[in-house]
Amino acid sequence: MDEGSHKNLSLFPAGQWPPDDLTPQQCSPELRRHVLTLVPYFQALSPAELEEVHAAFAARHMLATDTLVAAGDPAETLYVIVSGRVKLVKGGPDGSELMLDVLGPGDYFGALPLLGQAANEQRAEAITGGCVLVTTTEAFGALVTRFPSVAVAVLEDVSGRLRSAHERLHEAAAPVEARLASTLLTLSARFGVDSDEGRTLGAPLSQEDLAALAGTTLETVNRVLATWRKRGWVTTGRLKLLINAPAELEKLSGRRHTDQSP
Amino acid sequence: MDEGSHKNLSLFPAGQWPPDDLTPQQCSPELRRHVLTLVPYFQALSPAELEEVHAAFAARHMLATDTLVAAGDPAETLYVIVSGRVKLVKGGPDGSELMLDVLGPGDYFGALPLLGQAANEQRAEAITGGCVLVTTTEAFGALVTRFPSVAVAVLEDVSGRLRSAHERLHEAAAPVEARLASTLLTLSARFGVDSDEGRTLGAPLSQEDLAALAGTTLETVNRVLATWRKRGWVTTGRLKLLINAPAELEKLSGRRHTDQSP
DNA sequence: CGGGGGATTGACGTAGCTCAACCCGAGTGG
DNA sequence: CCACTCGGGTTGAGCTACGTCAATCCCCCG
Repeated sequence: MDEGSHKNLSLFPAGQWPPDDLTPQQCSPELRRHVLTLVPYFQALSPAELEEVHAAFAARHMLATDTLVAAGDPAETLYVIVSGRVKLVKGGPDGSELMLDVLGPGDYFGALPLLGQAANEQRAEAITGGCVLVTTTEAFGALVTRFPSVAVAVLEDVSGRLRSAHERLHEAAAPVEARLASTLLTLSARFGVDSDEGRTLGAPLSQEDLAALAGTTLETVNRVLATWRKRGWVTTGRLKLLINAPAELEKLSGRRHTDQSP
Repeated sequence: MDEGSHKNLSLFPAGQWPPDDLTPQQCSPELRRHVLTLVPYFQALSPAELEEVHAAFAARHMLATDTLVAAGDPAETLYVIVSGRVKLVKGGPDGSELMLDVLGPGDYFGALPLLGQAANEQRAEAITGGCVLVTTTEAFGALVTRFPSVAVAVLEDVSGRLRSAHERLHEAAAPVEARLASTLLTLSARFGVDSDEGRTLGAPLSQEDLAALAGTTLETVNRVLATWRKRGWVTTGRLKLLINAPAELEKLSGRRHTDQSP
């Protein structure tokens, strides 16, 4: 699963983030700087250095469903999200699509310049409108060699993603219910906001999206959600989902579903 | 799957490597140096610098089934394999075990010092006897900051592993036959040697091991192997397996098993 | 020669994928 | 303002790939 994927990035305790549903065009210089401050890559830099970093980035707006990076694109750019949600999708030759991750403000994606990969093999698509910062491989490469702390931060990040991938790999063997529970919990932990009725996922995902994330089919997702709904654990709506009983999902995500006592 | 996992590490085209079945104790200083030369991390260093690196490592012998790193061990050491095979296993709380990788000469494992993880969450166990080089987190950290090229190499490596993990993640949805085929092909590509009867896997793995690698059960592995054996695609034996028809497995690994013509 | 890890096979049950309707609410264009 | 449409959600029925349980056999090693 995704847990801890970029735990270091989840410096955005949901609520405390500016109007997330801000108009796509909202991307003031101040906000841009603020976001860069919070990106772990640049955490250790001085204000002056940060300014240098800031200069290397250009802002770009996006609308929901925009494809920011197409599979196979040359790996020339690095994106940092200022606002909005982006999904990373990996498509197989057989047409099957697996969603690797959902990203939010402060997360970055695109070819990591140092990673030596010539082309992106994942697709990045906007889930909501928003704003991203863009820079080129060369510019970012320059930053990295200039500031060693950045290199270390990048490494830590990638290794974190690796661990989370291993985690998910292991979890792939678990029953669907467990995987879906994990998926929901992870999403809500990273992006969700608490309301009086429950905790949201913090991203407008369809059940099909959830299926792609959990590695199953939308029908199965629906059925599972249906039973959970009946039990009052979740509330579902169009592109919306509320978690009412996190504890129950937690139980499911970890150990096999036993229903009755042992 | 594993493909390309450490493609950069597969600088050991199977045969050209010294007696792989050398006595565990074989770990001459020359061999140790040679191995370090080939480890991508240190590829860009001058002979003098390499000597420095060499000094930082200590040699250690291992026997089959030795546990080199136990899950939960503090992440204090980095290992580089000189000879022999090592498996990386990730165990779940529920007892299930997933094999993440099989490693050979030139591969390294253990806590990557820079990765900021406090403890190893994977177990490393020797599959065969052999020899490894060991160093501490601090010593390796020093090397890294001293030689930037090492940092970059580490990053490239980790990112390669990440990509391969994503690949496997995606493949997890494929039918068992495909996964097993991939597993065998990957192993044989990395370690296998060609004989007149076929290509070996290059590591003495039980069908249970293969199951852990492919994410299935040993019974299923056996059944699949049985049908392949009947078709003459593979030859199986105790802790041994020969691939006779790589092309057929290749087909299976990619696209759905159709049996009859379309 | 006995013991045990590994390999093999059969029987059986089921989670979850596939195919196939059908419903509903939100845009949208006339 | 209404009809149309389409993405998203919901449900049912059937089928099968695989996991599980359970024997049995075989070879290697002490």
